[in-house]
Amino acid sequence: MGRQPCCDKVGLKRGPWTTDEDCRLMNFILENGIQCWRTIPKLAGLLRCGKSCRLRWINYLRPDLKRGMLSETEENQIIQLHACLGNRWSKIASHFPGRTDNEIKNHWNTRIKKRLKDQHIEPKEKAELIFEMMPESSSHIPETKPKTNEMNGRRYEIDILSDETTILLNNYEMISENLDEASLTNHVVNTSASYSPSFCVEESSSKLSIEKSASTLGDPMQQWVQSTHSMLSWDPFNQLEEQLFYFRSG
DNA sequence: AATGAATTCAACCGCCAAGAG
DNA sequence: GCTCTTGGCGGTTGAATTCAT
Repeated sequence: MGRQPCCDKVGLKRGPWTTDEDCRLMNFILENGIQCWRTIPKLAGLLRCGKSCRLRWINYLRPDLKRGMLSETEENQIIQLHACLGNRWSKIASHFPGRTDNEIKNHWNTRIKKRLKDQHIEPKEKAELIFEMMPESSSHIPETKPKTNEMNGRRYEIDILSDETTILLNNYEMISENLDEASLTNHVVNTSASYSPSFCVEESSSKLSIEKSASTLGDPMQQWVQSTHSMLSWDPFNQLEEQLFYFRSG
């Protein structure tokens, strides 16, 4: 027999999340980490299904999320990546640390698509224009020697990589030099030690206060832990897969 | 100020692959 | 090898917000 169902959806709350629910979920994850989404709502005292909690965490509560509008550079990169990858939003989002697939998908559907339509340009045409204007960031199969990046003694070839990802890799290298493997693993597995004091509930206003988290940003380890989510989603094999995808579709 | 249209985006739905039993 | 759960993904919806009249 398999496992128990994720949720029966009876008596579960739906719709927008309240501040209190956000706090409960965030507190629980920061203190206990994520083992099983199905059990999280019950243990955190939430009347939500695991899927809903997962979505809320990934798209809204994750500490490493980047807020605000996407820059023009990011928008151009999205157009380029979309030309290569199609609607594989999670793959596209993996190139933008702190951005979610949902956010990029929404941005594409509501703004980029409309903007290109207004200009009577097909997305692929626009991507080609960007390729021509910015050959360095091109997603084409490189004819010359590609850019490379080294991590832990291994050298990866990179032809699509945002500047932020490069910075992230450099930070990782820098911090790796100063930490032994065991302590690093502990920080990756259990982020609660780093985060539990980073926010609290103001009982009077029921507002989430994240002021303290800003004060922790000076700590290199804190910074690194914040970026770990994005870092771990980076996969050198993605590059190969994407190149093959483009090669096949082109 | 009131109203309707357009836009945004958080959240849900349903499907799928992987893995547990 | 089959059934079922889980996590993850892309498509879609609809409430909230903004804009135009």
